[in-house]
Amino acid sequence: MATGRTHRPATRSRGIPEATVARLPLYLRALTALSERSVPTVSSEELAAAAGVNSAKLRKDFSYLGSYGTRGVGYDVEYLVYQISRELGLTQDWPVVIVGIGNLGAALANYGGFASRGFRVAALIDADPAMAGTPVAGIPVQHTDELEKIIVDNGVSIGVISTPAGAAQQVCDRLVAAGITSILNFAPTVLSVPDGVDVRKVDLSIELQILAFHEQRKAGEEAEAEAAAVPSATAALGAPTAPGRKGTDRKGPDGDVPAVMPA
Amino acid sequence: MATGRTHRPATRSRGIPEATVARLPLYLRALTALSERSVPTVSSEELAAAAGVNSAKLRKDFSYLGSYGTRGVGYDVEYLVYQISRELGLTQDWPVVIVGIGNLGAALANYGGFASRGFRVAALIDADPAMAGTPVAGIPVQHTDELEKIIVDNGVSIGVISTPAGAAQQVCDRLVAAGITSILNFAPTVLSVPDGVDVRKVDLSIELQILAFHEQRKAGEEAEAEAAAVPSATAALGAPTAPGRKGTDRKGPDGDVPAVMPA
DNA sequence: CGGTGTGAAAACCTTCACAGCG
DNA sequence: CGCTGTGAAGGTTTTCACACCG
Repeated sequence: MATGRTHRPATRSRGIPEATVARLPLYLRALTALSERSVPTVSSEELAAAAGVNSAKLRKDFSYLGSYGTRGVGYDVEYLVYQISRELGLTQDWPVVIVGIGNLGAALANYGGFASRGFRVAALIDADPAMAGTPVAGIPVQHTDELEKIIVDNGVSIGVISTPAGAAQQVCDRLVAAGITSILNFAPTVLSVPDGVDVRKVDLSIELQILAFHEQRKAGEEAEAEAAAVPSATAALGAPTAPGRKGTDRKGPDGDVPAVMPA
Repeated sequence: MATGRTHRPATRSRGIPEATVARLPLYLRALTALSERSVPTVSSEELAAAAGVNSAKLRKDFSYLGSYGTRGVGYDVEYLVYQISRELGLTQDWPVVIVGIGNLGAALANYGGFASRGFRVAALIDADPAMAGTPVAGIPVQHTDELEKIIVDNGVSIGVISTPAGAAQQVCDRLVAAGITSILNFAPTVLSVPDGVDVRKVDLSIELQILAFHEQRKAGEEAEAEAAAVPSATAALGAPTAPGRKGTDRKGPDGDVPAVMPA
């Protein structure tokens, strides 16, 4: 199995900062909406509002692409749509395979925004032989055995993994071996891939945990020191699995003593 | 409708940097796996590898939580699991509602990692009256009319939006009005929410577009100047919708002339 | 000795504020 | 005059490298 680099090492591709690249799709979406309403030009202020960023950031982002605006006026919507599309590589068509056609895979296959912008679902692949042939979103599911052939035959370079966590690395290895160089991973695992392969991760439970962190903070904002009150008293509650705490000086910020363990 | 702040203003909650918070769930997952294999301690090097980051970063991250390691040895797995869980607020139970039970909503409802870590699906809500009562993942779907009541009755503070884009803002407004203060948005729209409400976004098509950008870059790495070859020649291909290009000096990096437009 | 914890340096990203152009 | 484009300042994140401790 492939055991190479793990994280993308801040690719920092030709001049355009990664943070900017990550926002271009946002701008593009906002611009597309304007385009559909036949709005001819837009100011950085307006566009920034539509994309949910501030205008200074937007202008700086665009400055990496070139000087595409007109002072005193703003940006030509159609022209910008084209420039950003080109920069993102959306002027060509990207065949994509989705591996793992459970609930999530089916959702992805049905996702409209998929086809609309340069991406085309070339194949759906699942390990369950019973699914083979069943159409999902109008595309018949194929068996994992065909994986390599499908990728080579269709010249696919982008793969989406929506399998259970346990299968993800194995699928990933096969995708990479077959020539895939970009992977979008929905399985809750860290994938390890060789150099030159990009992995992006979408992870529901991580997002929720980040929200929980902020949520907790909001709740405890005014009710500050409370858990840190009487250590021995709270300790009586248990600490089910909390283990070898040496009796040393932990300088953890507050409530050092376990109360409830989740899993 | 709620028309307040748009983006979260870098909440920067009590000392712990946002970037660190975003990685804690990763560490937690790796630690949980170690815990299940009854590994008692782990070094920053090992844990970092399992989480897909480098060890310096991991140590710095942990240093914000406190001094929970032992020099020359490493970190006590169980103890760290507890500390991180507590920091993330996972020692309490978070009821969550999912609004929009299409393919994606169903996938989310069925997602196992959901329940395992402090999160509990309190209700599934959909606008389609025909779905009301149908169980998904063992939970009966309720109609949107009940939204406010469900949230208040269950003390829900986290909402997941998996509706079509068109419905998202409206649903968001109702969630917020009913008391929700954290939202995970799967709809491809920028949500506008009042101050104090956190929004996180998961967007398939944005992720794909970022991958496409890097993919394109890889492809064009050696075949550099080529599109920038003969401007007038390539222009003959078309430029379907590319609009009012004044004949001014655009200083775009390369290939300034449209060839194919996607949408 | 081995590995954590952390100042200091470097890289990166955002925001400011204003020159300059249409 | 209005708005872009951008140096410069400010902030955050990552990386380095090593003191220090078990």
